[in-house]
Amino acid sequence: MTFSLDDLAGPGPLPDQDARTRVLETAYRLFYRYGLRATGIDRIIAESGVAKMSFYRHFPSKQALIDAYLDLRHVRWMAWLEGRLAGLTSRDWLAALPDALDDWFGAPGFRGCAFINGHAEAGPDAPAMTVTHKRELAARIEQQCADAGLARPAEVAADLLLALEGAIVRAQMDGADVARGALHRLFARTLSAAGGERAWRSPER
Amino acid sequence: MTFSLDDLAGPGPLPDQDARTRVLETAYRLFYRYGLRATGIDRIIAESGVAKMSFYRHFPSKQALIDAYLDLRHVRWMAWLEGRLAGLTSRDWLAALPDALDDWFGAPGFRGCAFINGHAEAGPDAPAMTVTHKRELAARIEQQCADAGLARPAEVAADLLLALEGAIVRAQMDGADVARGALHRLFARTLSAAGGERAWRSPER
DNA sequence: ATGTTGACAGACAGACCTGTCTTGTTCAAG
DNA sequence: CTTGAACAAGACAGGTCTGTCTGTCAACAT
Repeated sequence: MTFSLDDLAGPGPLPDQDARTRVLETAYRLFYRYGLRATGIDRIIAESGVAKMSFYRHFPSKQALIDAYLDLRHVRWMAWLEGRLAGLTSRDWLAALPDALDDWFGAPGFRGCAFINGHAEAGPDAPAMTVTHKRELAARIEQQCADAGLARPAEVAADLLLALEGAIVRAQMDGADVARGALHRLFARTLSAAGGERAWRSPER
Repeated sequence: MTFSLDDLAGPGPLPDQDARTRVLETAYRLFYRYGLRATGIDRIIAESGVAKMSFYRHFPSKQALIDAYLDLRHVRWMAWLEGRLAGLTSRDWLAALPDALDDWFGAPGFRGCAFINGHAEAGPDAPAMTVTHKRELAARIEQQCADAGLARPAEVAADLLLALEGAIVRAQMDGADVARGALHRLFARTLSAAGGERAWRSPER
């Protein structure tokens, strides 16, 4: 199962889902848009049309809801990325990563990375998922580097991830346009340095 | 006037400064460490040993204090950077940027970029200084690229800034070590591609 | 000597926060 | 039909938030 950018943004009007789903989807939308601390339980309850006790039956605390939100965000984001790059060889997968990110940056409602933002807000005692998400993404990129036969796949993956994070922050603060070119150039340069003989070309799009 | 990393962290125990200074320095420390929303006015007032009315005489609202904090942070951070790289030629200045950042990442109490964090917390209506800071830093880097005679200084500066932002976020979330190598490699690769004939060597340190 | 200014201390209002509890309704399984 | 689970609506408690207000005191200028 894959996700489109719309799925990543979360469903719009909530149909006749059970209370837990409505709460989680509402939190998904509000937490990402307004931040964790700025979004109160009361608002989530009101907008999801759920009783307060129904909320506390499914989530023992706000922190538990935040954890569930980050888990869901991680699953959807990774699924979106895999779907966006499905069917590509590992070399093309890596080369197309900047294009996928561009799509995300330009999507309506884009407000940066939920895990970077959450970590920035919560500080050192941030939910573990903020760091876990980045580790899993790094592992995925490293795997593709190894599959592509690149030398020092761990180093290449670290370089690509760092560029990727920088692009997310730049796009969030200054707009998608300023991030696009720099991200593409850094990727091309890194892959070219790591790829050895064969040149990297931009697939599709 | 320049600032050391200690100055960047703010003064420790507050001497016999006037009320406004004590409030601002306390806010400087607490806002950076715990975030803007997590830091209440009451705590700032208590820790700065100031009456509430004295606070509101100098700052009409919490938002005004946040703005003043970001202004001060911008001035100190830029002054720290200039002091850290003072006396270098523009080529060496650019090549030494990753080393300066490393020093910052390893400093006690490092918790990422106050402007990235502030923007992540405040969302679209974030204080203008969060974006202004990045623009001024980009302009400074671009100027050094131009002085160094690099082709397409704006593009090179955008690439370096993106790598720099990525390194800040990586260091904040996963530790200074994971950011160090990748930042150095991306800088070396970018400067080498832009520098043309002459090779880039790491100055000093 | 007297008025002014700045600051400290703390009460207070009104809003919002998380989390608990009560009451009544719907619906489905036994 | 009864029983119990899930749910809606909302009062409530206890805390915290920003911002206002009243007093009191010391330094200082006139």
